[in-house]
Amino acid sequence: MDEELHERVREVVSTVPLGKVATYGDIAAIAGAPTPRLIGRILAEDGSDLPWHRVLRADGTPAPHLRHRQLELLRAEGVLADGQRVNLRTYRWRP
DNA sequence: ATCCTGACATTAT
DNA sequence: CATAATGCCAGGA
Repeated sequence: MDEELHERVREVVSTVPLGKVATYGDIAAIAGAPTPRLIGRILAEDGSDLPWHRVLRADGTPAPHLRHRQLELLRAEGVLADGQRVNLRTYRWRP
């Protein structure tokens, strides 16, 4: 496996500022991941101490099994979700 | 090695 | 708006 990438991804995710969000695609592009799928995999394995809730899918909706919790965490940071979707035009993080 | 699965993205129906 | 089809990569059975 690729520890280098693993670590870069964690760093990028920890860089996302409070109150803002990023997409898996963004993280993948910045960290240099070959595909966004790996981001989710990495966070699932090791994201407990990272702001993983600030990472959403390209359309602003979180993965089904996390939907409730994630939107709750985001709401606590001031990121308001329109139903199950977050308005990326407003909250998307741009480095 | 093959097949299936998944915290994905894009494009086309 | 909702599905489906592809492309993508790593792990597990």
